[in-house]
Amino acid sequence: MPVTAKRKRPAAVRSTELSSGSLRSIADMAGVSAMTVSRVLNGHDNVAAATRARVLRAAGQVRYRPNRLAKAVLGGRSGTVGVMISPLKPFQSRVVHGIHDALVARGSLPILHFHDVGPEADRDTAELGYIHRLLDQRVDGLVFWPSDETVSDVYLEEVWQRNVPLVAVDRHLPQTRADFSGTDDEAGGRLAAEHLLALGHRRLAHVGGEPWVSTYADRRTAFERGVAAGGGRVRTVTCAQCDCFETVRDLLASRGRPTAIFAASDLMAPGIYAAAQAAGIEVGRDLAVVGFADLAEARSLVPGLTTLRQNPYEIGRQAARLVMDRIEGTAAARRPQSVRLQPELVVRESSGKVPR
Amino acid sequence: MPVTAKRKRPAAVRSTELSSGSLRSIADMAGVSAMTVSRVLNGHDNVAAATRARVLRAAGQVRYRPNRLAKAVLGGRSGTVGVMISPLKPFQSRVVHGIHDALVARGSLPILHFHDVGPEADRDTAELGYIHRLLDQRVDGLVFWPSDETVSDVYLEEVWQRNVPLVAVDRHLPQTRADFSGTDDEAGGRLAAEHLLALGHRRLAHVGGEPWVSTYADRRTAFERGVAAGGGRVRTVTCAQCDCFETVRDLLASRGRPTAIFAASDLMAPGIYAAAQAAGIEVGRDLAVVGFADLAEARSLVPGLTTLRQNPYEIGRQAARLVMDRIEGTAAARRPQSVRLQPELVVRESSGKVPR
DNA sequence: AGCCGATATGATACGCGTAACATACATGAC
DNA sequence: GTCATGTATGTTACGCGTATCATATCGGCT
Repeated sequence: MPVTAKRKRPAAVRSTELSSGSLRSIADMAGVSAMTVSRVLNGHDNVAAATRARVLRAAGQVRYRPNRLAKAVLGGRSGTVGVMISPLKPFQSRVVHGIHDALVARGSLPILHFHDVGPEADRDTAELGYIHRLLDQRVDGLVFWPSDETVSDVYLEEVWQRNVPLVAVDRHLPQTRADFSGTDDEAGGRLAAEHLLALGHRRLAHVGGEPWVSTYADRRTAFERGVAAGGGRVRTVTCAQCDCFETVRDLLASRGRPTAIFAASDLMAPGIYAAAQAAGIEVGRDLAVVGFADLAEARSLVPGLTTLRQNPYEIGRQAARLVMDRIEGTAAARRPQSVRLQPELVVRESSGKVPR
Repeated sequence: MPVTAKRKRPAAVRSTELSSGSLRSIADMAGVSAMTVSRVLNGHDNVAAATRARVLRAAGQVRYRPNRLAKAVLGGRSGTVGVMISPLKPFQSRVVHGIHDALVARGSLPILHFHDVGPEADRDTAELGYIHRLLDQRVDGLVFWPSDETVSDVYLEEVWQRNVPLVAVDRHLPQTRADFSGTDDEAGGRLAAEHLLALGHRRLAHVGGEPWVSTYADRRTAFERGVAAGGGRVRTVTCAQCDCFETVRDLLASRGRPTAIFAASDLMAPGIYAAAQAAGIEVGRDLAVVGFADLAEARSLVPGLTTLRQNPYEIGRQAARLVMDRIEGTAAARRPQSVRLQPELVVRESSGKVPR
């Protein structure tokens, strides 16, 4: 029966000596079993010193590297976290940077997936597909920046089913089990209101973003409330991010026009500046403008834009912390956690006293 | 012997019915073997239509999703590509965007790893560690933006040993087996020379970056050659990216000062503008300035900066294409491939005729 | 000498999906 | 009927690292 003798050949034939750097090859080299090698490399203490030394020497010689995939198949962690986010504008980039650093610090790596690859048409289906793709990769967790269209969490069902922890970044997911990391948008709206009221403004306006995006909704609500509480009045208009020239032009042409505008995003500031200029109104003197985010894209505006500074890097870091806490099972509570980072009011020249 | 009957129990106990969504569970459901399920789901044609239907129904019911890790352990592809790059400035972000899109289009996903996480001290060791980390994840390939310190490719040894294809982005790796995707920097240097010569300049200067970075070296060499060929003269100084104010101030204070400066990067332009202003020299009239990259960071300079526009998205896309060609074995040649994208001269107000 | 317990190591099975081979059954040619 | 061919399916083994249990060896105690 020479059959049995053939058992180990194939592997040995394929790679004569370095033999793919598996545990088994080290075991053969050191004259021990694979199990013992595993024990040594994982620092278990029930191995004789002499054996340990032999194994370590062998492992060094073949430059052994563990196979995280194999570990993960056994039910362990894959060492990856899926990050779904929109293509990287500077703000998102810093968030990703924060996510990355916090993940790496805890032994994990981000698998990146943007959520607008294809045409708009089948956005939802596509996004579901991307989540599937990440789950197929057996990511240990997900960090998810909800896109504008992500209203419900029906297509996160599979995520819950598999018990893959998920953290929403920057925007809330409605009625969800997900953790959250982002700016305290309500505090931001409140700060904007207080700032403008303190400058003496009473006729205010808010240029809001898409109302179904939680960030914009929160900023708006808190701002309106804050102004009302301080005895002012707000007129709110909404428009798509960068495209508010006409809306603001109309606003500024109306009777009893506002003396101050709080915009849901810095990205609207250029449009507001342009509309003001077109109407012969000088920003900072005749009209106060406050933005949100302190984006690099708006740094070069003249006059300098008063805004609420966010900390995207920290948002990312906290998101990764939350997801890793869940993955490692060290999460404080079972209930969804929220990290809300305080925005900082940065006063520049765009917000002056009420004109008199 | 009731022992045999116990074989399948443990799995069944843990997850009563949905049973982890493995191939086996579908097999049980459809009353076939796991192999048959595998065949159906991979579209092999040697399965009876009725069986196929049964299997597909069962797979749909448990919402089956394949396990890419298991596939990869068997020696298949893991479906991931490691991307090592420095933290995302706008330029790098667009590169990553391109990489991502091209990878996704071909069924792979990027695992992101930045290369400056820790302190400078043990940069090399750290970077080697990061490569290990990506290899542990069994990435099918690597896309690598060489950092400033990455001079030799000794620590890519393990990459070659494992036959993991590697593409260098933006910068060349010296004496390497890697593919390359980036801008044709020599063409850029040449274009800058031709442009300035055509404007009548003969006393030129080059503000170069670190000479060991291939991009900077290539731009410099080609520029110097181009100027010499056109009968001009170049004085070259080098300095760290954003920090060239003093160097340029000295340059502009020297006898026979240049009438035109070609900078290795747009990021130097602010320093050059400032130095010119400090010396009472007006950029665009008394001094022509040409940058490189057409970075967003330099878009707001006044006067507008003449520069060589790069296409970071396409650089990324091509890098991913190269690595996927290798992974799929469809690479045209065994020898290293290079993609050199042509930069485009964008003329703005910073480069005027030679002053007379 | 006999036995307990600790220590060190090996053997086996697992989980996953799949390649390679084995088997079952049907069909056709003669 | 018999054999060759084909089609549909099952079995086994693989690759990896590890959990679990089994075994071997040794020291100490009575």
